Amino acid sequence: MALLPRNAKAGMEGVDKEKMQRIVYETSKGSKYFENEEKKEALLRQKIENMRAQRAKLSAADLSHYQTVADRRILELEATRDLSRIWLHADMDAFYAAVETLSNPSLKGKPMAVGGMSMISTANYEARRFGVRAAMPGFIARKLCPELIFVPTDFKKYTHYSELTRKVFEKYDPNFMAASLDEAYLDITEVCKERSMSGGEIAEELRKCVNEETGLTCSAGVAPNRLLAKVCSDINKPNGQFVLTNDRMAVMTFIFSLPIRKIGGIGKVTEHILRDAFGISTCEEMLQKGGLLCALFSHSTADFFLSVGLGIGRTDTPQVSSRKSISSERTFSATDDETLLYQKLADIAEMLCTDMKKGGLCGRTLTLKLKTASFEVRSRAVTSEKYFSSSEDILKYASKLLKAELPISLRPTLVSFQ
DNA sequence: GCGGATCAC
DNA sequence: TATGGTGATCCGC
Ligand SMILES: Nc1ccn([C@H]2C[C@H](O)[C@@H](COP(=O)(O)OP(=O)(O)OP(=O)(O)O)O2)c(=O)n1
Ligand SMILES: [Mg+2]
Repeated sequence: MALLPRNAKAGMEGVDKEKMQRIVYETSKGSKYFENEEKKEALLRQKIENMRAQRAKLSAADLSHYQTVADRRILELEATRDLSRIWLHADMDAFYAAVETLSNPSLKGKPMAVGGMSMISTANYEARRFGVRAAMPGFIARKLCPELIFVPTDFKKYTHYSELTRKVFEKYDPNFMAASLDEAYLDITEVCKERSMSGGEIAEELRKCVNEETGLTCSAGVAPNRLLAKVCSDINKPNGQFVLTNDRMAVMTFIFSLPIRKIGGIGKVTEHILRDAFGISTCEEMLQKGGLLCALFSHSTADFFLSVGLGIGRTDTPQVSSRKSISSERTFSATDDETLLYQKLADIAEMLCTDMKKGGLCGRTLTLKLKTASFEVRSRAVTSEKYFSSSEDILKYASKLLKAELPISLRPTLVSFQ
């Protein structure tokens, strides 16, 4: 029993990954979307070339100087290491898909995705075996998995179940930080102490409780800080957990072999840059090449990279801050009909205004976001003296911005606010 | 303050 | 036929 693969991401034996890749490629190739992606990739390669050139320009004296800077910074960061707190990151498994399966149990065991032919939000683990992923267009997913079942998104349902999970989280940390509908960070230091339980024991109990209250499963990571807890929750997904003890050696051993892409905040582009311009693929290499990072990146970025190499992350509980912007955007099929464009703009302005009313919000910087027929994204902003919120005012400013861009063939528009 | 990019979910 | 929506942050002007 215990020998069955628990991790569907790892449990991919007997799956032809190359064939999957080929299907995705063949289906995308030649599309406007794909052409834009290729253009972005070319730009990225150029950016990497520039960084390599800058790197090559560093003199021996520069290198030794920045090595000193990095060494000093590493010591300073090390001095801030806090191993006194226990953080838990909880992450629901295939969240939207799991909720949909609860309301329709006949979906159980069948490959299923939430979304439509244009885009899917997530897929259950059965579908993931076929290579179906979040943020993949449905028509490609169907080529990977012809029997894939599509279920439309229903945010109300997900919000409801999210609230149920949060009632459980609250019991373990009244100040827990919700990271999204399906993720939360909990400082379980106090509850561990009060109940004389280990982080792992609390995680087992919390996951059981979430399951009893919702019928859903989740995974958990327990670690001395949030950055590490997040990495840990992914390790034994789905329906599993992983504990990293509050011990410096344990942290260093864990982080050193870790691919940098596993770290929150390091995405596809950063991974590519660090690998191709600096030969950095693991967190240990972040430290080893600290001098280069200090020479070529800003203070704050270099600091972030170095703390990743040390496995240092936030352990405080920040104040819940109010939102900084609100936005509404829609994608529609490309058109150069100006009347139609203004009509769409008016609709979006109306939606934005409705949302702002709900929150009693006003803004003074309005940003119009445009996506051209070739998937290029542009934004144009204005800031007014006064704060405003009426759909008329929003439309007035947005129309002015749109007018300056005409004539243009647009897929979509957005309006956002600060 | 603006515009482009990146990232997460 | 068809490649999302929302919010945040950073960099280099
Ligand atoms: N690009 C994305 C990624 C995710 N989501 C939504 C659907 C997911 O169900 C939910 C949670 O995201 P996760 O990354 O946690 O993914 P899942 O919970 O679906 O799967 P798992 O956490 O088991 O990997 O957010 C989305 O709309 N668009
Ligand atoms: Mg999840």
